[in-house]
Amino acid sequence: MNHRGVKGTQDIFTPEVEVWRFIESTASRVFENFGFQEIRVPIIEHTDVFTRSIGETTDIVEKEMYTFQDKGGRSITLRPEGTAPVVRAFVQHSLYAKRPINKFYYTGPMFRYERPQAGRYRQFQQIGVEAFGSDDPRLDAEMLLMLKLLLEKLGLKDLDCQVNSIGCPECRPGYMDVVRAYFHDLYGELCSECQRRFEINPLRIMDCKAPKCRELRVGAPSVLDYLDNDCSRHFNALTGMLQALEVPYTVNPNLIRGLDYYTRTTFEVIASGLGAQNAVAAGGRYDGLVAEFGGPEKTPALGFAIGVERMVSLIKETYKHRRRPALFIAALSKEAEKMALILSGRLRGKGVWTEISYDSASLKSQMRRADKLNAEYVLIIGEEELKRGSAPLRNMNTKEQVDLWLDKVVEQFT
RNA sequence: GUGAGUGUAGUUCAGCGGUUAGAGCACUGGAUUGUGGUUCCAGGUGUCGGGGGUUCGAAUCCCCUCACUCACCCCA
Repeated sequence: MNHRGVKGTQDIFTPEVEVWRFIESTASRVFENFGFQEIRVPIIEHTDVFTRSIGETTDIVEKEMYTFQDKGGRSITLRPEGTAPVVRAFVQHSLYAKRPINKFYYTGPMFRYERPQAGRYRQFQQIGVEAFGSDDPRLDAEMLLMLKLLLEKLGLKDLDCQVNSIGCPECRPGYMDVVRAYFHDLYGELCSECQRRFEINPLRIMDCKAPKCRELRVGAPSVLDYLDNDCSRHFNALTGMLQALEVPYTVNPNLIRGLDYYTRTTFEVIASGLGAQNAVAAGGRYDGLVAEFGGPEKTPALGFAIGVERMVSLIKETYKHRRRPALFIAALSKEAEKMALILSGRLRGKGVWTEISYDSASLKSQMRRADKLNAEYVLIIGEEELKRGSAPLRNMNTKEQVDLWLDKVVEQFT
């Protein structure tokens, strides 16, 4: 019986897992310097955690969720993104009551039933951050700075950070009317998807990729011109701070997020060389979401998520750092094999990466294995060595060989 | 959900109507006794993705199916 992994999932092996660990450890270090604390939330949630927050009519909710009924008849969903669960936990545990500002980061798998392609999987890993409790643009600026610093530390180049503001529930309806008015006479020329968007969420027409729709919106009004005073001041303050912090950005008024909960600031980091799925990180404000979950009315918040697989594919070519075994013990007789096992046990106990072979192969082939494993040293033990209590230790780089007392091996390597 | 491309050894691929289907890499062993990377020699494996059809003859042509990949859509 032949088994394959589920479509859109992947198995990750050793040189690559090191890249994953590098990304994860770098991220947590950077985030903690900004006062973010790790939070771990479940992979499954009640389905309405997502339907209510992400939006009933979004693609994610309409056709991409892994939803099932558990044995108690509850509708359960594998999380398609991280923000909703974190907000749920934030409200459920009344974290807003413990301190005025709460900042969290998390990492873990997300699930979306989509057709896989380059940079897109059905199970994919996100590293995300969420900050609650202030609508001050300093928080927005700080978060973009944090993202920029992380991307720098990861050695990523040729990135474009696009920012936009999509207003708030006060001013957005007005803009939506303006957009509807603009496209009213062009309705017939819009793609079928955008004709639907015209009714549901005309903002999405602004970031449709269909060439015809792109053309049609050339003269369309920009969101940025229809922000109310508060939103406009907020956005201008943010861009001013980004300049002061030397965070490079480009304003893209067509950057509309696909999740309904976003307000005001939205942003996306685009990388070249990733294929069609080129966003490595994206996020924005969601000032109304906490209230939506039953938290305090005024609990502004924002966050972003990084696509780890995409990040890995950007840096795995250049990532070098590889651990190597300190010692390979080659054994040439039954007694020597026993000695090798004992010595390797002691060394490993002291934290020294030691390798031995598990069959009685020729010295030549054991040397070959040591070389394959990239061991720094090889200790060669045979009958003679056991008798005299010392064995040749070969430095695999310099080929220098010295005799080492067998009872001194452990201290030699620690 | 839509479209395109690709499925041949562990892997990367060649073969594209005609005997027993090949190569590189990888793996294992050897090149005067117990010393790696280079070189040389030797060794094995394939339901040619699966099913059906055309043909004297199919890995090769046709149909169906499955899988993978890329793109659309959408997004991290």
